[in-house]
Amino acid sequence: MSAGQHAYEWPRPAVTVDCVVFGFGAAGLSVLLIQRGEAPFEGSWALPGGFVREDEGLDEAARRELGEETGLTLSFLEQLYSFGAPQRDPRGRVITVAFYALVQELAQPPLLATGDAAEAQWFQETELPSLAFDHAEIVSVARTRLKGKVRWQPIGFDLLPEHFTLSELQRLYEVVLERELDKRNFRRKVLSLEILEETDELQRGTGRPARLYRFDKAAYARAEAEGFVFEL
Amino acid sequence: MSAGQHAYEWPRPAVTVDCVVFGFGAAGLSVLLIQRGEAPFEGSWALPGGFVREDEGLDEAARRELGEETGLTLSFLEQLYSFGAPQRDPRGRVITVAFYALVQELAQPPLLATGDAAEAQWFQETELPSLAFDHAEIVSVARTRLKGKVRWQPIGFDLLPEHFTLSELQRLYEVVLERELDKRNFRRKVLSLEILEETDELQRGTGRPARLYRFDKAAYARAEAEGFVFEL
DNA sequence: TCAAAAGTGTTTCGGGTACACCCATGT
DNA sequence: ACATGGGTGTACCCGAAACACTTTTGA
Repeated sequence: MSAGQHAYEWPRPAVTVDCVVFGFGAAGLSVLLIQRGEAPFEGSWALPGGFVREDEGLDEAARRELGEETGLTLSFLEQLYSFGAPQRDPRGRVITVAFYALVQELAQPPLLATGDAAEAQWFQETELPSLAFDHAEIVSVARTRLKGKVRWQPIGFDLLPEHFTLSELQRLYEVVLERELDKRNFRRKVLSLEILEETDELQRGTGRPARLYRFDKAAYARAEAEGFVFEL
Repeated sequence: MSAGQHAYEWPRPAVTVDCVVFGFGAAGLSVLLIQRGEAPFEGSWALPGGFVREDEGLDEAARRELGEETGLTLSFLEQLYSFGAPQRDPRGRVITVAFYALVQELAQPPLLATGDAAEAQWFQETELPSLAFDHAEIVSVARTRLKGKVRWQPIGFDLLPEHFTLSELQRLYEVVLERELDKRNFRRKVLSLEILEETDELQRGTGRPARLYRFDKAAYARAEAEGFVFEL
């Protein structure tokens, strides 16, 4: 059962939420970190997060803390795993429910709010500093989950701007999956899913302009309801 | 971060672990439930579980509670998801970290130990009673996870006895995946993985005797290390 | 000899993969 | 004109799926 009769006689660990926020840009995949303003690990980089309040659900707490510390708008948030090794926090028993989240524009400069966060900053996944607590492990679990999930659910679009080129989408998948993909096969496969809508806009840069596409959420929802599985 | 400087000023929810234990037998897939001996939900069926102690990890707590309440030997245990809706427990804020587990022999009669459990009993998944708290939802999440995971990891063997026939294995997959499988294709596929060892034993019953096989854990570990993916 | 479950091959089809050249633009 | 990235079609191969009869035992 969930609780005995004398619930209040039991030792009560503190419960926090921590969040691994991924962003994607020219430099590849990035993770948002905040610099701790207080002991322990003062000055160290850590995941944004904080205590769960008495009257809020876990997802709710994750969103609130993230909003307070960074002001970011999330396009995806999912519970990841709970970490509760007895000594993971030097101050005492702290169990954390970890989440991972995706943002569409890594551009938006993160704001600061609570006293806990001295600064917030994006780090490329290949250049992460050493992290407080067991946060390095949490990031690693999140990265693995993202890699596993991106092939079965259309969450890759939550890392791209509203309009994107097929080349951008392909590069995203190459970075997340850590392998190269064939251009022609990738495009054929993606378009055959019929969940992208072609816009009439072009993106200009060096070389031939590229067509911009949009993820058609409604078409995806319809297809999914009919038993369609994403898979890429 | 995981905790602020004034950790002990924060409200502290109680933290429990709850466990969905699956067994497989002639009647199909079953779940182990215990009957609550105390309020709230006294007399109701619920998942085995209990409070996390100050000095133990989450997995450890799940194993301990399960051992205390049922005496079962688990062949597989994995963290499932954490449930923390503010009102999920009428006594106050209780966050539970749910696990799911598999046992090889559904035969072993579960023992009882703690005062919380008045009785323990296997229920077929198709005939579950209504459950205390949000445990019905937890079971549902566990069932979905099992269905999803059994195709990519060789956890099906954790639901079968040490030695089993290919027909038993097939029926297990049919039950878990909720669809029929072709006998010849299934056998070919399973044997082609080269992770089963043929024993020299036969299982007699009505009809032609069936060859018994064993899951070759070492062969699987070797293959996995070389990048082999299970998939069935 | 009958009932019941075990065991066994071949063909077809679709999707995955490999692969090279032309196109549209900016400089 | 050249450099840069965008865009396109075909052939092959392998694994998935469909499908029916023989074998071995107990009753």
